[in-house]
Amino acid sequence: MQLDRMLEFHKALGDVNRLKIVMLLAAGSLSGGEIAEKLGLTAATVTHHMNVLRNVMLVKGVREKNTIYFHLMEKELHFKSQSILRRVEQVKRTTDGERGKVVQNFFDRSGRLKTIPSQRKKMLYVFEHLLEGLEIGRSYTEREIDEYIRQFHEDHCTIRREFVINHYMYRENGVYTLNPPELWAKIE
Amino acid sequence: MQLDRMLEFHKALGDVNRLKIVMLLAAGSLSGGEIAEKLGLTAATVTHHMNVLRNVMLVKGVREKNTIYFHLMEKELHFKSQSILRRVEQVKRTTDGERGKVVQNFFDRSGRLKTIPSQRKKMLYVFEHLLEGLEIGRSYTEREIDEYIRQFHEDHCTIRREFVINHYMYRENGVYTLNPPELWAKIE
DNA sequence: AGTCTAATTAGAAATATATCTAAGTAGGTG
DNA sequence: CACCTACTTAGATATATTTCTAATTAGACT
Repeated sequence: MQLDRMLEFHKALGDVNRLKIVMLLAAGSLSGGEIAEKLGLTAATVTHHMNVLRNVMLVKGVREKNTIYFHLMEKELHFKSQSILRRVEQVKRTTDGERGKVVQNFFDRSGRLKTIPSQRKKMLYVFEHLLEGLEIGRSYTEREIDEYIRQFHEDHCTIRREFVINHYMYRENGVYTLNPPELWAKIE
Repeated sequence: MQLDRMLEFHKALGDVNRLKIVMLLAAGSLSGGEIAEKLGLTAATVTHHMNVLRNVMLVKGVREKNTIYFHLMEKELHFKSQSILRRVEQVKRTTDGERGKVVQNFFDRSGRLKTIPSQRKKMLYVFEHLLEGLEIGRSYTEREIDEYIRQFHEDHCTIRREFVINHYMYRENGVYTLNPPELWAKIE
């Protein structure tokens, strides 16, 4: 997740009433009017907050007759609340000394991969660097993966195959999913 | 974690520069001056942001000669970023139908426990309700636990013992620690 | 179409936050 | 002690955000 999505997420939860709304919705869906009543706010204010929460995909409104029921999107909450941890881990990975050097050696100034390292450890460092532009847990078509890889190197076939071999992603009827770092090949 | 600590946490991360600071510190400790330089802010502004981050215990400053190096407190970040998830789970637990009824039946309007249920399932519901005022992962002395329980019921000995028996907490030379929900006794 | 309900939009007022400059402080060093 | 560096505090200003009222819209029902 890029920095400004993360920012919007934390801003969205950085308001008492929105935090309360999330908790209310965790107990079950509610209409705008009900939320307004429980929090002692006007409908307009609730609309404002729901817009903020909707923008970061934490809630979804479903119309039923005249009234709109808001649901908490738990999966999204789960994903986004951990984003900062994933990001911190990623920063740590890319800044520990040896790795940084390898990445510098194998990528040129425009960010393209010069050659695929033959030494396993270096190769994995390079792969993990490549992976950083993809989203963990998301699914991609083979086309998307190949296009993505080709930004960095011509030989997308080899690299895509190595991604799977080393458990960076897994493939199921033509769909590729980026695994969480726990499953990745261990370096060393 | 209570609502307003959670609020302060998300507010702290709800600012671009503070988010950037967290990422910079993930790559290694930096002094105030270095942070100011990297972000193009004045020292005063950095002090302001560091105060906010310190208040929610996300960073710690260590003085070395004349300069203060700031460190990211990763454990705290880890704990706090998941708080909202834990809270949502807790809300869900206390509002699923049967549990709610049991809690209503066994607690009076002022919130005290009328009797300890003899039926195991109901008893566990009641215990989990009691536990909600304590912090998961924190350590408490026996005195603290007893005082806490006595808010709800005279027989703190029985209840404290049952807390341990059912893996809600664990005891080690007189110190009690609240376990995470995964370890709790399974209901049903 | 007319009317009702529930939600939204626009815009104003109040509040909170980020940022700066300037002055101050704490600790280290000659 | 005088001076330097690095950080902090105080106070001003600019910017963002929350909240409201009043007007508007979208859809359901007669």
